[in-house]
Amino acid sequence: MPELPEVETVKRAVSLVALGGKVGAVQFHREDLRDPIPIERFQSLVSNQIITDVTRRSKYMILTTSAGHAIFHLGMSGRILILDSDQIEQKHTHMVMAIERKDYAAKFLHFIDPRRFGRITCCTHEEKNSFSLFRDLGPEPLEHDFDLGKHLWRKSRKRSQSCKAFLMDSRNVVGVGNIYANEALFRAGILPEKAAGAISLSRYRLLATEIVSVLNAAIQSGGTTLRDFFNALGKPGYFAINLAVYGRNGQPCLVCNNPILLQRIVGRSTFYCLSCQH
DNA sequence: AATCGCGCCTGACGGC
DNA sequence: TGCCGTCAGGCGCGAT
Repeated sequence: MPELPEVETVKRAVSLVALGGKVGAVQFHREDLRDPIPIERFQSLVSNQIITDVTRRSKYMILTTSAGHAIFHLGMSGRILILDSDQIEQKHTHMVMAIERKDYAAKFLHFIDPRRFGRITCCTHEEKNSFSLFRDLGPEPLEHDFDLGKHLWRKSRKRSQSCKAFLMDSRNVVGVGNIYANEALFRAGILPEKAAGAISLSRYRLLATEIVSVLNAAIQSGGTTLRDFFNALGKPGYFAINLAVYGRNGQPCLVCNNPILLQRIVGRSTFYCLSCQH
């Protein structure tokens, strides 16, 4: 499910009900997802605390309390639903967090993840800056206070790997997963297999612009719907209809009508147009 | 140091 | 109908 736009969409929905609320009971129905869940620590840093902030870093959603941070990652198949009941209605619900508010009845944040590639963890305020999950992350593409194109260009010098692999490496820039890497490279007219180190500054500037615009467009339309994405209130997003290349192999390029091609690059399906991308 | 392949899981889908 | 192979939006580890 989730790339940055989907996590951002979930974060905004969670923020509406969680910000200023108080965490009540947190029930875990598994002790591990991708990694063991530090349940006792989670209970002490998060349960019975007021939620002072709901943020996103890379593809992690973070609930902040005065004691620390609850950290969620949705992996490939994770979802967060905000429901009126703590009753489990999904086969793979691994955690239910009560959120109590003064102004209306409690809501329940359900964490669901069939493949269990996601994570639930936590850390204190002191730990956050050096926390292993965050330590090596690159910049946020949607923060406007730096030159993303120049950053990518500088980081990619002497790199032989494909520009698509480079783009999807969160140490270089966060939040660009397989769908939006394909889309951004198409919009920028760059061949995904081209070596990252062989691309000019001006083309990286264009690529940066397209990354930002495709991510913003996706957020705008509430996240991509593929098989199973629903935002936190259970409404489907509608962005998938706007994808220009992802999943369109064999179909005509929307710009030039030549067929969209499919190739594997570093193990991921890569869709591109040979006449539009160089 | 940089790069790549693989494995972690379940579920959906298509071919036979 | 069911069985089997393949594929899936992410990421971290180990081998080279």
